[in-house]
Amino acid sequence: MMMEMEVMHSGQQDMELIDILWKQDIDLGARREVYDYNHRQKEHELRRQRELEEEKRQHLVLEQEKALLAELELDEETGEYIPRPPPSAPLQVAVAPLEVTQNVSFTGEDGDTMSFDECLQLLAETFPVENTENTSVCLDTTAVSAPMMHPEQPALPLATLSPGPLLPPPTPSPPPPPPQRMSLDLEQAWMELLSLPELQQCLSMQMEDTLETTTYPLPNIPEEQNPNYTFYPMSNLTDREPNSLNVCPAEFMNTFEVSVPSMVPPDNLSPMKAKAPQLNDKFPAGSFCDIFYPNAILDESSGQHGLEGNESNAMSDIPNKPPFTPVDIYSLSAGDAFDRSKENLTAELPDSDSGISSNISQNASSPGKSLYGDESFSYSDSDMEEMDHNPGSVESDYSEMFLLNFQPDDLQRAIPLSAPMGQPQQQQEKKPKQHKTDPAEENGHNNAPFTKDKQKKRSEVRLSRDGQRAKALKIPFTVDMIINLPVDDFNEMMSKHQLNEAQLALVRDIRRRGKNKVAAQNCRKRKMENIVGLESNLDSLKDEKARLLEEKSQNITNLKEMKQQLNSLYLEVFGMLRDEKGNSYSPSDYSLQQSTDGNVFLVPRIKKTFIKSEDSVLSPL
DNA sequence: GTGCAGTGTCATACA
DNA sequence: TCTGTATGACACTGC
Repeated sequence: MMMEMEVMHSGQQDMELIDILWKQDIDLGARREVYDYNHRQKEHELRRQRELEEEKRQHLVLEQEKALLAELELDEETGEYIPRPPPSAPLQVAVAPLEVTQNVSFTGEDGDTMSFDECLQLLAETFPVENTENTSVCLDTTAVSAPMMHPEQPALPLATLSPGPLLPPPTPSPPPPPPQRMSLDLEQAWMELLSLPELQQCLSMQMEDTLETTTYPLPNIPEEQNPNYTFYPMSNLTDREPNSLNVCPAEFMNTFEVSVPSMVPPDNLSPMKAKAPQLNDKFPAGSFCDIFYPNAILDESSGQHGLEGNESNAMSDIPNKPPFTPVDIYSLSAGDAFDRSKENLTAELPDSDSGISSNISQNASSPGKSLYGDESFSYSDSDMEEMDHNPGSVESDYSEMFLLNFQPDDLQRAIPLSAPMGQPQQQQEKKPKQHKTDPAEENGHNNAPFTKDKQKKRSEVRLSRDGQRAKALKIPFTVDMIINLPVDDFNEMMSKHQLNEAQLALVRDIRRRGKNKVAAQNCRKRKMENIVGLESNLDSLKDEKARLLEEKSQNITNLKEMKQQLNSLYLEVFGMLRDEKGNSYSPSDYSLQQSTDGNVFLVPRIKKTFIKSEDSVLSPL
């Protein structure tokens, strides 16, 4: 009893202390619950519960990932993991992430939020294991479907989505289950959806862009309604918030990035990228386009994606900060500092004004062509110049190039949606080299920011050409490092990375060019300094000459004056001389001469030679 | 359209 | 032999 009393007493004291502390802290915004043990305990329990759920989720994700890997097979030629084609389905569904990174809450018809376990249960019930491969593609598509919904597309009354975070949360979450009501009528709705002209249009556009580097045929939409893929209509597509689908690629990429970090060798990623169209087969093209070409769509719709209200807000970050980028995709290979999209991009894109090496690119038969051609790294001068003339294409330091399938003229191609595939691309790719108009302006980007920074961007583009080349070839060094590192450090750095021939050549060229550029700058600087120095010397010499000339004239004047004085003195002295008879000497017969000892003699002019020889005869004056 | 200055690059020589 | 430097020459670009 005493103990209990003491405990109660101490508990009461604690509460009083808590009250006091709370009163002190209330000004700081602390709530009383902070000091409530029961409250804290409840919070702790909730936290533990959430952690347990999270663990379950992660466990499930791992299992799904294993299942995914089991569905993949290694292409021995490319080293790439590719999904095993379904025996009967001609259309291969791209491997999609089983891992869902969207933290989305799902609401049922009654508005009640479904728990994750419920969602998982629904998922298991709706999609048997054998469908995992197909269904997984869009499992998470609901996550962002709402924000990505096209305004013109009718909203289908399916499961509503809570405006969850658009960007994947740090922790992966299991794929949101399809709505419970998914059924045949949903498939029908999906069919109707796919038949929408806007959707087909966007699908065509997306395919056009996506297939630039591949030869995938434009999917025939009706054919896409393959009953084998019972899943894709599923997702909430029906609810016409298909954008969910848009997320699919993102999740697809993220999943690979996170869960299969080293599964795909860096050099074999382009096939991965090429799977986008297949994914697209399963996704509403419009939203897919939106997510992949947010900028393009924005341009197309004059800056308005068409999202309105919360959706638009929710997606506001997407264009600037898409939940996925090719960087994500291509960061599969650890240590790759540069993305693969750039590689693919530049493989058919411009670069390298010199074919990278001066000695290999000066003519058509230069080894540079073969050197890079084998690796799709062949760049021509004109290509590089085109890139130079396309500041918009390289602005923001590749940030936009990291977008999947980004092409310098993406914006341009985004406009002619109805243009036949392939045609515009080729025409635009063969833009004349002298084409100097800013592509941004061509595409209606006459906004002030574009024109304002045009010069700056051009200079930046020009300055960072080697940097672009380096990124294009995925050289994991900065240009500064390549150029400025001492030889030993440079060699050490090079030895730490396995670079192919093209990369080595480019690195050497970058280093050579960079050093030569600095040398040329120094040379010109010295030349200018020499010129300035010589000009300065010339000026000083001119001054000296003038001074000397003045001094000379002064000396001449003085000399003349002295001569005159001397002559006067001579005559004066000579006129004072008298012979023995008192007669003056004739200046024509005599002259005065001074000997070395300072004595002056009167020398007869006629006897001059004699006098010189008979010096003793002379008598000093 | 032309000329000029600035700059990058290449080729070459040299240290 | 390799690497860096210096420099003339050329091409390109912007003014």
